[in-house]
Parts: sequence; C-alpha cells; structure tokens
Amino acid sequence: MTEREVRVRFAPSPTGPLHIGGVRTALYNYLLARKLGGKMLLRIEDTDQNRFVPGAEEYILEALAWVGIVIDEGQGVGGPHGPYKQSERKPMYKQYADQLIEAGHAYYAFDTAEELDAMRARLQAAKVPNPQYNSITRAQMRNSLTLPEDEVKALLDGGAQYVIRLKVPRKEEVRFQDLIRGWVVVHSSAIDDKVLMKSDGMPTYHLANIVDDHLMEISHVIRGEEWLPSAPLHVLLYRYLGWESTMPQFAHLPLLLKPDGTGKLSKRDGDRLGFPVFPLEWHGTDAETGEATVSRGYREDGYLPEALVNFLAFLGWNPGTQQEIFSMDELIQAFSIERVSKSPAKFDQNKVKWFNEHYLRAKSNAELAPYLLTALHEHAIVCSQEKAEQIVGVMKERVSFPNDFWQEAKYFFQAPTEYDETVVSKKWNAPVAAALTAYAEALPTAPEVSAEGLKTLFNDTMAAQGLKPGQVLQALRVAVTGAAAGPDLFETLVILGVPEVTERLRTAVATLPAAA
RNA sequence: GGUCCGUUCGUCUAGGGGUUAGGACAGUAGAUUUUCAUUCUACCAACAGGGGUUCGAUUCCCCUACGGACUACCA
Repeated sequence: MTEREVRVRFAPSPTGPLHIGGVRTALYNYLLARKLGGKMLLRIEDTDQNRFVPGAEEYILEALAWVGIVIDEGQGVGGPHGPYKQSERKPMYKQYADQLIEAGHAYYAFDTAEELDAMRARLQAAKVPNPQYNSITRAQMRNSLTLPEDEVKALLDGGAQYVIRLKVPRKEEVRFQDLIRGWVVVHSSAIDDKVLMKSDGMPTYHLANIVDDHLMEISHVIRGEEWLPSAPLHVLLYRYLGWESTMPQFAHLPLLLKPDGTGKLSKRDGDRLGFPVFPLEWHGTDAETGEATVSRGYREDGYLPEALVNFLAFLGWNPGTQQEIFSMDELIQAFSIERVSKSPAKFDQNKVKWFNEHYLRAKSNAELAPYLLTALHEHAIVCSQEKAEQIVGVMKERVSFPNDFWQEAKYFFQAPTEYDETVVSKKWNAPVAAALTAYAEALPTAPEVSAEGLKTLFNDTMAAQGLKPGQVLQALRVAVTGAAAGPDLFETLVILGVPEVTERLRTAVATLPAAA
C-alpha cells in the first residue's frame, strides 16, 4: 500500500456546546496530524436539522482556538474540499445512495413511523432478542425489496415519503483493525439495515460520514468509543461504495467517565459535581422549560488552556516515560496512537487543578498581572501594572486559579474592616498594641523601604519594647491585612507602602480592644 | 435482553512469564516557613475471582463477575 498523506478530521455536531470529551478527541486528532506531518480538518456534521442549536458552531471554533488546536482545513478556514458543513453538502450525497441501490446494496423503504413501531412491538412480544430492521424483518416491511417494481415506481413518482436503507447481508463476518483495539469482529446479523437517506432528503451520519471522509481523503478516523458498534457498518459502506482500498484507519478512543459512580461523562455532570465539563461558558436554554441556562466553562473558571490540554492528553494516553508536564509541542513530539489505552478513564478534578497550579506558577508576573487588573477594573480600582505584578508575584504560589487573585489580594486595596478573631484573641494585648504604635511611628524613618529593611526595623523596635518579634508578628499581620495568613509579611508591607501601613496600624490600635 | 469493548493503588497510569509491581494526583506524617501556602522528605495504597498452560502467572488462554458503549429517519 502506498504511503498517503495523513489527514484527520474532527467532526462534531452543532447540537450544543462541545464537551470536554470532544475536546480530547479533537486534541488526539490534532496531535496525530502534527506528529505525522499531516492535516487537521474540521467538519460540521449538522445533518439533523431538528437538533441544530444556534451558536454551537461558533462555540466549537472558539473552544478549539482557545485550547490551541489549529485547524488546517475545514469550517471557518476553507480548503479544497469544501464546503465543510454537511447541510451545505446535501446535494452531494444522493448519488452515492443511488449508486448503492443500483448495485443492490441498498433499497427504498416506505414504512411509516407507526409501522416501524408496530414491527418492533411485534418482535418484542415474540421475544426476539434484538428487534431490528434487518435481513429477516425487511421481508415483512414495505420496501422496494418486497413491493412489486411498478408499485415502487408509482410510490416514488407519486412523491411518497421514503428512506434509503443499507441492505446488510444475512451471514457475513465484518472485521477491521482498530489502531487501539486490534481486530474487531462483528457478525452482520448484529447490524441492522441502517437508514442512509432520511425522508427529508438529508443523509444520516453513517452515509454522510463515509462519503465525506472519502471525498476529503481522510486517512485516520479517530473518534470516541461510542462509535465502535457502528464501525462495521461503516466498513460495509466503504466496501459497497468501492472505496475499501482507501478506507481510513480507525482508532476508537476510550470514553471519559464520571468522576463518581459510573457512566460516561455527560453534559449534566458539571453542575451536579461542581466542575466544568465545557471548555467555555455556554449560554443556552433549557429544553423543557425554555429558561435561559448558563453552564460553566474551564476558561471562565480560570483554567489555563495549557493545563487543560496537558491533563486531557494524559486521560487515556501516556508517553511511557515519567515526564508529566508537556507543552503542546512536546505532546506532538511524544504522541503515538499505539500508546492510547483501551480502558475508559474517570475524570479527576484534583489532577486538573494540580496541572493548573503548575502552569500558573510557571507564568511570569507580567503574564499574570492582567488577571488581577481585570478584576480590579470591575471593582473600579486603579492600580499600576507594576504594583499588580508585585502582587501576583507574591500571590501566585498560593492560588490555584488566576481568578483567585482578587479575592486573595483584596487587602492590598481595601483596609481591613474586620480582623481575624482567633489571632486577635490570642495575640492582641496592650503591650503588643503599644509596640505596634511604636513601629508605626518608626516606619516613616525607615532608612530603606524593602522587605529586609522593614524587617530589621521591626526587630529593632520590638527589642526596644522588650518583646520578641514572634510575639507581635501575627498581630502585625492582622492589623494590616485583617487576615491570619498570607504571603511574606514584610513583602506585603512594602507593596502596601509606608503611609498606608502606618495608617492601618493606627486604625487597628484604635479599633481593637487592648484587653489584658 | 442482544452485540461489542473493557478490568494494575481512591484516581490517572507504567510494567510484564521469575520485579521489594514503578511514577503522578489525592491522603497522612515530618522538615522548612513568624502564619498559611509553596518547596522538600517519608509513609499509605493495586494486579476483580476461578480454572487452565507452565518449573513458575499479575503478565498467555478460557470461564465467571463487574463496568461501559451501542441497540432511532441522533450524531
């Protein structure tokens, strides 16, 4: 077989926000494409007009861009095989369905929904293990295999509603080699006569998918495991269409499971478990009540895209080394489809958080400052870039998300109105208050406003007061920040500035009861 | 129910016929830190069960159990 260009595709349906499992599928496609020097395509599979959700397509594009997946060809980008949206390709599919009919591999079916229901009910009643429209049951249904030729023609000419179904052989083993699972064998009796063309003239996923993958010269189909059961059907389609020699290689990814219990991670789990299942925030409407809903997104929750990517890459894949931190480029270098595991993975909130902390700490203060500045701006607080950088600098070791900066660093901008009670009751007393007053008086004379300088001054002042620094330190922190814990105290004082610190010390001494 | 897929610490996983079954997250303890956090160190903790094959199986085979996906004119 000749080496052909590697072309992979990510093909979501615009039925809502792309979920995190979809992002991982896209990521693996992307990694393989880049690793092998191939192309990454994006195709929108919107053949179900009933499930179309406005905004979903834009969301998909934005989400992929945010995580850093670059599309080489496809929706939103263009390319030589367009259009890349199936609804716009509608006229292209019918000929292939016709080709299958002519070759005797497909047929017209005129059954109504009621007739289909009746058939299934009948089979169920007869305790047929797997009720389906197949090589046996099709003999009892109204289709071009059972109806006289002239009646079929009359129905067609008369504009009767019909679908085109694949004529799946009765006894045949269908096998294909999955890149992740090895040989997968399914007997054709387990496959039903799938609808290829719907009565609205749109192809179903199965037909559109195969036709488009063929036309777009896709070399590898990497998709979720939920597609594994229909893969044999797709193999049959390639065969009957005469495309078996260029059939793409399949790789079915293990599913992402709920963190608790079991079952695949679904869109609803996010709200239930308190973590996002979507890359970006999504504003939708409740299907039943019609009310506006908001679903959390990783981006809005403060996750860095590189952390999400690193985490997702390791859910079902690993490089075989002990390295865990990988940039996108490193992932591309290290990736191989053979190392994707077969078993499903539970989503681990702790691990994503850990990756996020790691990437947060690796960022420079200048990169992080905007997060604080944005929050400050929302609270109408003015702050210089320089000061913001200093603050995130002392804070980044202690937060998990950039969104936490504001909450944690509030006291740099607002004098405390409350003081941590435990510290006050344990550490605050008359001598301490007096010592802090002395420190407040000494501060303006500090020879050097640096963490070291203020610390020395503090120690000297305490010595003069006959106190050990340790007896007063906690009180100083509470007096200045209101909190019991925080970053290095003297760094904090420097950022606050001497005038502000003296002011706050005076307020604290005046406010807090110096009992005992 | 049927078909298919899967099963190593709580979680993500490495490994592989003979290993003290390795790492990471979480958890616990200690060190550092004026505090909290960070950091560092240590500890805890797993081959689903039963049959084979074999000198030897967690690793290969079979069965069972359990989990999952699919079973639409949805993708």
